Amino acid sequence: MSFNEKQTDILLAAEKLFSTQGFDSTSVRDIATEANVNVAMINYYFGSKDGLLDSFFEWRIPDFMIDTEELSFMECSLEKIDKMIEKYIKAMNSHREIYRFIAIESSLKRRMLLSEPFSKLKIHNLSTISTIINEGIAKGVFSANNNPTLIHSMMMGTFMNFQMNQVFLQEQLGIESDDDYGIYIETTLTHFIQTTIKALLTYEISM
Amino acid sequence: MSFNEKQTDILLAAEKLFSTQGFDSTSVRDIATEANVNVAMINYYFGSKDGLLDSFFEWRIPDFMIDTEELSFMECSLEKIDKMIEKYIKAMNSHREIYRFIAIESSLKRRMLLSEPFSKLKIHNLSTISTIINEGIAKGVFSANNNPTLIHSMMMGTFMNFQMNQVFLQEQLGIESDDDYGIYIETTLTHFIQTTIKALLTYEISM
DNA sequence: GTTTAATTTAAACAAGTGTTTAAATTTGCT
DNA sequence: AGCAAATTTAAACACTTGTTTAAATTAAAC
Repeated sequence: MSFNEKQTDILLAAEKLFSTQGFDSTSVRDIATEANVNVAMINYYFGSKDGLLDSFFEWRIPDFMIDTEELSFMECSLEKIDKMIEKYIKAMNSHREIYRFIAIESSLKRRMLLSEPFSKLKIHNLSTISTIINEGIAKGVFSANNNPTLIHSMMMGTFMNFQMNQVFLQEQLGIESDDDYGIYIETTLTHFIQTTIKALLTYEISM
Repeated sequence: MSFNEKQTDILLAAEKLFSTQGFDSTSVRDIATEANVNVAMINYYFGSKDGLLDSFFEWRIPDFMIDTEELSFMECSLEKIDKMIEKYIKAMNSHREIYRFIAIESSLKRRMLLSEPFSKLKIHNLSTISTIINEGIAKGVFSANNNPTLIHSMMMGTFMNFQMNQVFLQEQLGIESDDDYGIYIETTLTHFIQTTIKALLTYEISM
């Protein structure tokens, strides 16, 4: 599904407001004003406010799909783990606020139907890391008894925690600007997650 | 601050609705109906809907404070880490839905003022783990170059990820009921986090 | 028992919500 | 150019929102 220019204007406006205020406290009039269009255009193009959210998910979620192309050529090793994690964090960090918004909205029971594309994304990304880890275990490169689902949860959770507690963590870590925070995520935090997972995969008495 | 019986009725009703629907999409009339009180009582006792949220934070957040009493008598060791993590997860898992709600609401920029008590909680809990880890590093029990803030983020994030993706993870892990999910968190997930942190603290080339 | 204060109620308030309508305008096509 | 379809508009719709009001009821104090 593709969107025309006016639809994209609306989606961009919605993105800005959704990610800072959440879905419920953003009105269609707010979105219309931000996008410089008439209120009725939102219903004209997306049917309803919920339809807009639906389209928003469709529109943005592909950005968070991990590209497995490059990884498929690599031999199974700790370096491959490093590379994969780097790709993961980069993909999610490129649209930080939006990822947080999607994760929050799809966690509310009321919006379970809308979270289906998000579920698809999670399955895809989980299978990417699972394949690599299971292959490494099979080849004896990584220690057994490692649960890929738990490792994946740990990685995603650590990243998400940085999204949801930005104000708190910026202060704790002495980071001045939002840009620096993004850089911190792509360097120090990425390295931390890499270290953690490698520590687990080489930890003998693991689990 | 303490609350009378009627106020507690309202808070319990709000808790139920907030945690499943979020703050914005829960109306004061919904809460009043659920609590079997007149709508005006909410404004009478809490001033406003925002005031209710404020009181809700005050009311529930103390439950998530880690009790450091027992830990203070323990010698610094990996066992102490295990014990601390167990206490952490137990405290948060005892009111899972509510912790998720608090974390989500205070992550929205609009509600930063209201999240101050939550910030206090995070500082308290972070300092608990920081103290133990730093002590261990100083004594040479744990490997240096470990950042307590990052380890704390990892632990909290992993737990939160389990709250926010319950539907997805229940399916992935083949867990049938909500109760079993809670049990999984207090056993397998707790053990995983313990293992991960111990792996990090004993990982030589760490960071 | 009377009076004062606290509680509870139903009704109304004004503002905001998502959505629809029907007319106006623009666009694309022959 | 003329016609039909698509787009855009302002206005209205019906409904919900949080909050307030003023009267009614209950509780507490003397």
